[in-house]
Amino acid sequence: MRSMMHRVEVLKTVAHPVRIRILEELLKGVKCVSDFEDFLEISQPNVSQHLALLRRQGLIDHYMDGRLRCYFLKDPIIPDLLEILKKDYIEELPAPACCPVTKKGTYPGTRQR
Amino acid sequence: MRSMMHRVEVLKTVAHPVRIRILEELLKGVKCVSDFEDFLEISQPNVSQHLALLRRQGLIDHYMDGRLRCYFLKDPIIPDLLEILKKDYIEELPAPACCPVTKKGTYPGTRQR
DNA sequence: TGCAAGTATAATAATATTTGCATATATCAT
DNA sequence: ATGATATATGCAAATATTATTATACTTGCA
Repeated sequence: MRSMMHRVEVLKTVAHPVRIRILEELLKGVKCVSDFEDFLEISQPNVSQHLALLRRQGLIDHYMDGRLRCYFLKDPIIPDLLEILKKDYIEELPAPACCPVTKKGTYPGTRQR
Repeated sequence: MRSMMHRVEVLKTVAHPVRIRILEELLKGVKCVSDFEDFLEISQPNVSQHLALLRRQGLIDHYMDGRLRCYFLKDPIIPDLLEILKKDYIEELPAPACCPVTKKGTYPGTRQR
């Protein structure tokens, strides 16, 4: 099992709009840096910086193809993570009927807020 | 579907060791602030701040029970998210066999790095 | 009414993240 | 070797996050 620190790092690394879009593209297949430049509206150095971060965290990897660097997904959590981020949840979780843990409270009463 | 901004916010909000532990506890059932103080080794104001952030993002909610505030999970993405964070992935994703997207490269050759 | 328990909020200081820019490196074609 | 293409790296400025401290709010009870 991933350590708590590792879990936090994975989430923090994915938690950026550019990096989510990069990962979503990689889910479709291999891409090189200039591919990303085409649809992300940021500079090439910035693309490289995001890719470097994703690579340092072990989420992606690459191989060289001539002067291109071909990036691909590596960590298997990514497809699962992207899937639930896209999933449509219709209902909120059901509110609890009572307060089983409370030590001194008087619930159930009328729920407020 | 959640907007990109919303997805990023959810991930950023969960991406903290204290907040992950809070959410994992809430998965088991309702808890009040002093419950969290008992097993998280941080100050009460700090617990409240993390709870306030989770609440602002709509991930949790609470009701009042006397002077206690009973917190519970609200956003249905949370159980799914916590589950895949705990999941054990044994293998890395398979490296791509070729480089279908590359425009000018000469791959396949010997993969490097 | 007054006090204590439970919890929230605000201000601050320390730290981390993000971006833009300049520059560096590597490979290929000539 | 030279120049062009593809990509990476280093650094500083702007911004965001975090824990801490002090203080305020709310409820129940004497």
